[in-house]
Amino acid sequence: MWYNNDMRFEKVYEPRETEAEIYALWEASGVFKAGGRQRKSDDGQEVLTGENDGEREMLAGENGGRTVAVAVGEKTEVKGKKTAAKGERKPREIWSTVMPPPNANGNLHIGHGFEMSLKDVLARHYRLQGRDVAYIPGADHAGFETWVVYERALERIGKTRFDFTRDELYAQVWDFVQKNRSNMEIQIRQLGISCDWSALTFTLDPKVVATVYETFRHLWADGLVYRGHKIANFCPKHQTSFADIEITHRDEQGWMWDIAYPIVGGEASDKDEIPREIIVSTTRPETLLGDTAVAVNPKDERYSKYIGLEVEVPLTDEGATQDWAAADGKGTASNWADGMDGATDAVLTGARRRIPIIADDYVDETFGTGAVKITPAHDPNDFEVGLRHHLDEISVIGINGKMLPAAGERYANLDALDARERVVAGLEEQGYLRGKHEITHTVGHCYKCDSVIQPLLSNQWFIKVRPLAERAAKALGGSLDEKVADGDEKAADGGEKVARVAENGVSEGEDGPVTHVEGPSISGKGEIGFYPASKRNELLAYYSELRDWNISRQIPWGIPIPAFQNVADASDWIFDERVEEQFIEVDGKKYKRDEDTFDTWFSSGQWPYITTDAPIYGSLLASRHSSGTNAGALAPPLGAADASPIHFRSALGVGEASEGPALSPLAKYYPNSVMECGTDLLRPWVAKMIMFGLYATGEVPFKEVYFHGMVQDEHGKKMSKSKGNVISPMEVIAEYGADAFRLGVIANRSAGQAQAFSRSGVISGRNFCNKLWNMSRFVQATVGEDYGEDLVGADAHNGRDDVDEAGEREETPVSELNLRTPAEHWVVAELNSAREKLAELLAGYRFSEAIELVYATVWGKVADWFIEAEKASLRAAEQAGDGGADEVDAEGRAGTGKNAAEAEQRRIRAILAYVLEFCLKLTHPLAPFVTETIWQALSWTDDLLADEKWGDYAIYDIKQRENFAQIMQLVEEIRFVEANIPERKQKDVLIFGSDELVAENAELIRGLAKLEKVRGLAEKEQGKLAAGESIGLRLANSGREAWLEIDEKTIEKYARNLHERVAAVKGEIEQLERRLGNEAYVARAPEELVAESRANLAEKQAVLARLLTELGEN
RNA sequence: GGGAGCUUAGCUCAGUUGGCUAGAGCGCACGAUUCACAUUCGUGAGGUCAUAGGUUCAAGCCCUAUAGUUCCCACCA
Repeated sequence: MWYNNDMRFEKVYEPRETEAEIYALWEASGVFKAGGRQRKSDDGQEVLTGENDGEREMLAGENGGRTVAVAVGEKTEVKGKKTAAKGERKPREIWSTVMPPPNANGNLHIGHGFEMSLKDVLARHYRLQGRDVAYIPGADHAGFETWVVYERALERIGKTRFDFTRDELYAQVWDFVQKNRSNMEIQIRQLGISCDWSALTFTLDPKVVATVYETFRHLWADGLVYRGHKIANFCPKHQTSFADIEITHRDEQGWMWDIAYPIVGGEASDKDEIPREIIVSTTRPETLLGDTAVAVNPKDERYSKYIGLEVEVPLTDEGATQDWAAADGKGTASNWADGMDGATDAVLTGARRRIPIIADDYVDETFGTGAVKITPAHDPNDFEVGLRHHLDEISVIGINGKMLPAAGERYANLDALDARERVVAGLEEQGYLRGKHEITHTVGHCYKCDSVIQPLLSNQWFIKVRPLAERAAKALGGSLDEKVADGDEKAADGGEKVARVAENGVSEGEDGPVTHVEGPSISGKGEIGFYPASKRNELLAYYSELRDWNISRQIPWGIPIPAFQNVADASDWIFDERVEEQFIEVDGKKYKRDEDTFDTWFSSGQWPYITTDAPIYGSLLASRHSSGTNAGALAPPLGAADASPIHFRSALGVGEASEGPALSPLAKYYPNSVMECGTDLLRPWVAKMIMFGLYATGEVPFKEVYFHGMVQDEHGKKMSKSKGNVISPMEVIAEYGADAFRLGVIANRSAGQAQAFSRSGVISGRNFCNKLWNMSRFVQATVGEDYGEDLVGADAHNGRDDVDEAGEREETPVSELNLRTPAEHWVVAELNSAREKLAELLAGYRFSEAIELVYATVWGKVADWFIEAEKASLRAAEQAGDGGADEVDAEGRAGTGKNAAEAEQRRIRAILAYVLEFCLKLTHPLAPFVTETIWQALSWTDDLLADEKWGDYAIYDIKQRENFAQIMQLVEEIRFVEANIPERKQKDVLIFGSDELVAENAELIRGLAKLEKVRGLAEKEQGKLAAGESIGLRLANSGREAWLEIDEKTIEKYARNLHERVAAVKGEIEQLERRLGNEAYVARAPEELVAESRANLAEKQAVLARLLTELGEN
């Protein structure tokens, strides 16, 4: 016992009393550090423990003095790997993962708890397996989320963001976050997460900022970042733009109005020749103030004669200000966005605006009236139409959702919705309103405050994602056109769509050089394994549809965009990292800082290589290791015009990159072994990490991705604050313990499947912990406080390796484990198999089955059978020691007399200890706290369970294992019979004939089946049998020569059950006969399957014969 | 408008590439119990695997259609 407090075994496991202490123990020991705990070796060098574990030679040879050549279990053979010579250290296999950084100043929700638990199961499992494990935690500045919280706090004290400069705000939020960030980190510890705290990365750490700038610079130089003038999604409340993916769309009831636009000259002309007006339909009448065309479909015969005519836009003569055309689009004093800079050079007419009727394929002739008003500044489609037809762009709504001066005096500064009412009223008054229909349409909302999203024309930083997505798709073993090439009946449709996206990507971007990034050729399913596999296709589809990504946000809390604009020339932008300066001078020209910050996903999308300090762009990033948030201008400023091209290079080898700063010890953990996160992060995060990983390092950021499904509330509804149905993982932990939470939330779930949180699952987990606890309590009590070398002998130690002060490994062979009873051989077989199976399940991320396996093994096998069996063995040994009860004597194997009996008890204790340790190791990844607590409380264990490795597989005897299986079958039959005899209160007596197995294990069977006595045939009974008379109930199903001493009257009651059994067995026989009678089956099914069927049939027929004999029917 | 998933015991769900008698937890019924554990032990009931076709020696699993349901994506004004 390494941990020396007075942790005792109370009757019930109380997680609350020990969890915090246990975590502190782990953390202090350094076991969670990447690569494990450091220890000094002989030569004074730091060495890692656990090297070469799991690869040691399978030990064959003696088992308890008997040859075990035949006793090597089928499972154990698998493990016969050759070991490296002692002292020779091979590099351990690496297993690594990074945590999706939770909001630094928030609380963990149940999804975090789930995700971290899954990763922790894997991390602990692979540590036990002897791998070099790194689990790197993170904390997110959560740009927008935190900003929303902070802005609300400002609101409460009557301030707004406009009362401060950006730098002031940044400093304030920084303090705010620091003050609150401990919560989340405490909660991760409460969950028992075994992450390397020394590697914790905060998303605003200098190395993050430096890496992000480096990427931005490369993207810029490669022509993949541009200043885009186009429609972006704005939340009027938060006054920032969003990426497409951040918008929540919802079907809503709304109105569509039909509005008549009078045709210029229409009144004066002949009605048949020139129409008087054209009617358009719209759901947003207020945008009419920014209309610059009316469009119809060129094929629409109804309107063919309208094309080329001009219409007047109603209401546009109502007090339009003289300066609307020059307005910069900023509806407020906001200094956050340069929003609509250079918005338009439309000409003010002074009167009603006249706009053309144009023809464009975009218009759907079947929708509405077939004529559409075109507002390029406030609708993405209209914007594209505007580009094609060189239309003016008139912004009439500002980023605060209020009407701009350009909308005219009557409307300026009104909320868009109020303006809508006024416009509709005006149209009605003046007779332009021709109809109003209720319709259901999709409306975009802010995912945070639910405000209606305004599409506004503005200038933002965009990333040209097409080349990045192409490369990512390739790494997935697909391509962006795959969906189209699949060629289903919708191909034409889809193809068009994809083509249009591609066109947009090019036409909207600046015409800078696009470096075509080439990846290695990939075949098959690609370089990343997906769990569930369907997510790969989903991601490919997303990449195909992906449009250029707006990465600028108009909030101060985030990584400042390192770009400056020439105050004299709006088109001149340079890259510079001196973001703490508002103005800088370069080449005698004055540049002003861009006030925007990066989208959080722009930085977190680079998470795997940031956190591991992996070399990027072919070299180590020197600045990542310097101090200070903003590292200064390392690179020469890159003007958009004279960008010195930096072409993508694939990552260099470590050796080549090692000049300058030393390679971080974490770098070997990139790419990560696995990324595990919720399905909701597929698009915003996983998609980006793959794109950036390939771009920056030339490698995929992780080899596998596991998506867990969303955890819903107990009624299967999505958890949300507004619904008030959020379940806090911390509350669950407080009530049931962290292990129970983990078990409960992981059990009964499969990859990617959304599912309700189940309290009963948590309860079941808690019960399991308590079971394990009590098992341990029994074993500890049995083994005793004086367990030590004199009792067990160094040999009987369980193969766990010990490290002495010098760091040398002393391996004790498990082959010394002295198995004797059938139960012992059987349990070793079961444990070996469970260990093997667990590794397989976890390698396939089959967490739920892993829990079932561990429950079934520890509870269903070890506790229910093995421990009960060993109790019987102990009893027998005690009785032998007392010199009595030779009836259940161990037949000389354990010898006779006091000394032999004591030796036998010691032997059993050693095995109990071994089995318990095995169970603890098996369970530890799933339930770390209770297993470690037990480990610490046991009198004979050393050090930390969290730092244990698996030892060799113990060897067992197949015959003995089989014997126990037969004993189990017999015991089960006895229990069944007794449970099915109504009102039978007394304990039964089992009589056996010439049945060696039963004779040898009489006490065992008596104990397991809770019998009064187990005895051989009396002479009288032999006579009865010879005479064909009944001596009791024959246990026919197990086929043994054994009877329960039950009178005939009771047997008759039981006979009914026997008849049922006969029917069941007959049915099975019939089915098997039918199958084997089928020639096609015999001919085509695999041979072993057919053989199995035959064997099965023979067995069933034997059972049937016995049953019939018992019933006297045969 | 498009896409994906789901439908298996009373409830919540597992069920890898088709293979024998479809599993777990909770719940339920009956029985037990001072000797590790009532957060326990033993036994049991409960399923035409949504429906209809098809492929196959063999289908919960593969294919087609239908119904119900959930989620995601999308610029029909």
